[in-house]
Amino acid sequence: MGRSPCCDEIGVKKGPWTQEEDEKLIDYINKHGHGNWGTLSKRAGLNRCGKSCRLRWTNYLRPDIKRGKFTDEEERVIINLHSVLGNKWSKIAAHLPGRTDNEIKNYWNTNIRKKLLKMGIDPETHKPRTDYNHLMSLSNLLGMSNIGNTFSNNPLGLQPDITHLAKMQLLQNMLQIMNTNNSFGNMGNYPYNPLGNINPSFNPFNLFLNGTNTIQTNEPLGLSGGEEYAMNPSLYSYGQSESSKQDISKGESSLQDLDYSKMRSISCVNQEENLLPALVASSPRIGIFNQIENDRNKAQMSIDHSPSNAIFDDWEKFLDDESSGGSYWKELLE
DNA sequence: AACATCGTCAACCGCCTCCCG
DNA sequence: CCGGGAGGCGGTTGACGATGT
Repeated sequence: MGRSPCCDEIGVKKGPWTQEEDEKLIDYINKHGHGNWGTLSKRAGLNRCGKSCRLRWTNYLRPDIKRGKFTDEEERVIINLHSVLGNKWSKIAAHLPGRTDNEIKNYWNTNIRKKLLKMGIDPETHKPRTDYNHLMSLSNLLGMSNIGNTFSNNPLGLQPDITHLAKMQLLQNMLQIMNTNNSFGNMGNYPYNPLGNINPSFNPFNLFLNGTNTIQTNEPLGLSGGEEYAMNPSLYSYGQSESSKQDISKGESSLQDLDYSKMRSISCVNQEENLLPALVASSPRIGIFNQIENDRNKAQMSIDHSPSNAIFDDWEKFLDDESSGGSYWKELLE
């Protein structure tokens, strides 16, 4: 039994299209429209199955196809729509004029997916990857072992390596942030708001937290929900009015409970409110911590030029540094 | 220069949904 | 209501160029 393939006719051509075939297809559709793809193939003098013709037309030959690299804006829209819709490539493509579902799917799989993985985000769920969860145990480890004393009690009487100490300080700060930044909804865990604008309180370390994501839904939403929110700039601004916030909350969107106004400076506040004992003097900041802080500032300064890449690259750069040979964190985690 | 590996993307496969008789 | 055909969609493959060794 089984279902017979649609293109099992003997002699039906498969594989890459030739220029001649393309011209025949374009010529026929320009004159007659596509109508029934099955009959089109024969009428246009193409020895191809209808599906193949349709695919070739919709994914490549259509005159309104936009070719070339995806822009930062397009990339942000894809990520945000994907967080709402999942792998509904055709729905996502509907919001990106000139882009095909196939192209978006390919771009996701070859670019965005890897970027998110690199950031420790599961690209399927937009939640933190579970294999990072063990990082949380470090919090306890730090508290129990009092690493600062370990250094000062060095039996060899050596001065603790200053870079090492700085890294430990960084780790401690990470953990502080992780322990305190989960009170404002998880958009603080995400580099972009649904519009694709930089979320000012995005902190990658939040990604190690509880893993919930208010954007994530089990069911794909209609345009009245996350999609509308994601696509309509008038519904979003960091300094939005109370009335506009109300408008948003009236919708049935899973995004309705987000209050971005709370997110703006919470990282800084929490870091100051809930400090663990410092492992090294907090001022002046030194070593890698200072470098990362500087990098982050640079990234912030460059937001005007390339908002998405600034944040992505900043975080990626950090992870790259640490994942290349002799990773400090890798050693620590192992 | 030769070979291996990686990245990209067009195209195919097969399942699902919709529509029509 | 049911069955079959066509179109739509998402997952996957494989060719090919780029890059690394």
